[in-house]
Amino acid sequence: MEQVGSVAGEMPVNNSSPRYHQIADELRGQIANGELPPGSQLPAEHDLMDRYAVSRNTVRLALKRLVDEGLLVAGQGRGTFVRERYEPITWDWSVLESRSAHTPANRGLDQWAAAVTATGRQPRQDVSVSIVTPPAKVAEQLNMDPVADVAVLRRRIRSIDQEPYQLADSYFPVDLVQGTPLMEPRDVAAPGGVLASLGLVQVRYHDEITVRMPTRAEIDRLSLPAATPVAEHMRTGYDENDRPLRVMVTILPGDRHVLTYDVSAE
Amino acid sequence: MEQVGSVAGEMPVNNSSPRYHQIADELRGQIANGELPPGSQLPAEHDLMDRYAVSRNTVRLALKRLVDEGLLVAGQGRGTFVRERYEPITWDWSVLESRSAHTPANRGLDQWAAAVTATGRQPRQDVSVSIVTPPAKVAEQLNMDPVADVAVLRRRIRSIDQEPYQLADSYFPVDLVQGTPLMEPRDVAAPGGVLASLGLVQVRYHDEITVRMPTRAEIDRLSLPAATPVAEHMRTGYDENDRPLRVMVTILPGDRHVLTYDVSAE
DNA sequence: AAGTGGTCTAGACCACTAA
DNA sequence: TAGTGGTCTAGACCACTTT
Repeated sequence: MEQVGSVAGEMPVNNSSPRYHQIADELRGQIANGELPPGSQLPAEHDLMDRYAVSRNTVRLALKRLVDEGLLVAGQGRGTFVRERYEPITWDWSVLESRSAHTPANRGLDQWAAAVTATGRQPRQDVSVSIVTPPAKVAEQLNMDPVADVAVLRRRIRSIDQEPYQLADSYFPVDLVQGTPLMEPRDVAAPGGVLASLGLVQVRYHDEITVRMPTRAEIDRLSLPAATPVAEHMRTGYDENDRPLRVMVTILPGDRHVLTYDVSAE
Repeated sequence: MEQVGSVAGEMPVNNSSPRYHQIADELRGQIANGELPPGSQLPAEHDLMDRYAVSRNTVRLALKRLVDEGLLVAGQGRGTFVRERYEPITWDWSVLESRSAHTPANRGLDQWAAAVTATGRQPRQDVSVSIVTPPAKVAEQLNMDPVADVAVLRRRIRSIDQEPYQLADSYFPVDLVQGTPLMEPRDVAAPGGVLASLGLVQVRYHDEITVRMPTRAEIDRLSLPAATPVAEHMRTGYDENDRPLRVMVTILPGDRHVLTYDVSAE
């Protein structure tokens, strides 16, 4: 088990960047200049070993680097491919649900589904409902006791054209939604929002946005490629008496979303 | 070079997750439950090899996984440490500069410096001014010709207690700020904002937020640890005639910022 | 069955940091 | 100078996908 650098005596290695950086740089260049277009397959690792005269491990380090930069995706048994770019969807968060457009075409769709449909793509939501002790941050927003109180959790995976796009978890105080359609694990919608149709009108939102790396669970649920950060958007909705009605936590992968807000002097 | 799984005959490995996933899971758990608090040093890779009875490569795969999740930082010759978390500063983007509080204590401070000072910490801004061809997205917001037109760029590195915190680049149409204090490479402030003091009042903002991994240049300027995503916040300010006055691009590292917005039915 | 990437071993030398 | 992580080799078996 000899180190090739000293055996081959080719170069002192000193002063230059590591070999797998160089290989990654070269491949990155080929991706950038279109020599390796999105969707194309790279040579097998075995071939790259020959081409660069390095061990398989070094090839894998180089590829891992590009996977981490979000440029490649690798699949066991399939091969390594240049990553295809998502078309990001732009989402305007400064629109109140109660004021969003409700054309006939939007009937039966919530705000998100309507926005996606408008781009000619196919939205889909998988919903599950449960009663949980909410996370501390959510309990605080809802003025709940973080230990004793429970909330209704509507958990959604939102997909576009069969590809998972975002996670949206809504928490409601139990007494507000008990026995309503919101307790049913299916896609529900109503003009102005389902809450509004129950007489619970949100007149004000408070939003908090944080940026972080996804958790393992989020990576799995959203099939996220490596090196994809997420925005965590937490929106609390209040009625006209400043009573919190709902907290919605949305997980938005950075590679497929743009958030916008419009702010004006009232 | 034998594969230990078959030699030791311990287990068929089948059906279970890979060893380095398991090791990463265990370490992640110790970080989560406080057994490995932020800032603490992990055992050396050599020690982890002994503890888990695996090769160094497998240990490194496990550690790399946690580095990629932003939980660990490793330094050559120093060791591997549980990452310290910054105290995030909360920044309310739904306040118009022209309406922000201007108490006597805030005199001479801009909105950002005032917010930092309020938390008892020491803000600092390093400013440079130049005339540049703006990026395409900025030119579009300013209704400029993306090739021919130039803009004044005020580039700031904002630091708190000597630690770089964010980058804020403001672009102005040249004719608006020619010969004003905004052309001077120093920290300037005025009640209601410097633009307002020039008779240029922003009555409306349009914000676009994207989430991504930082570029190499941003990593260097902000001394970002690995696996730190950033929010890129682009704000365009308009006057009462819907004329764009300014585009400000802020780069906010995810580990030290929370963004908030308040949205209401006017 | 062939080919691909995924996991893992056992060892070596290098580069950096701190005592 | 001792100890740490960073780079690299040479080889093996496993799991998955495609033909």
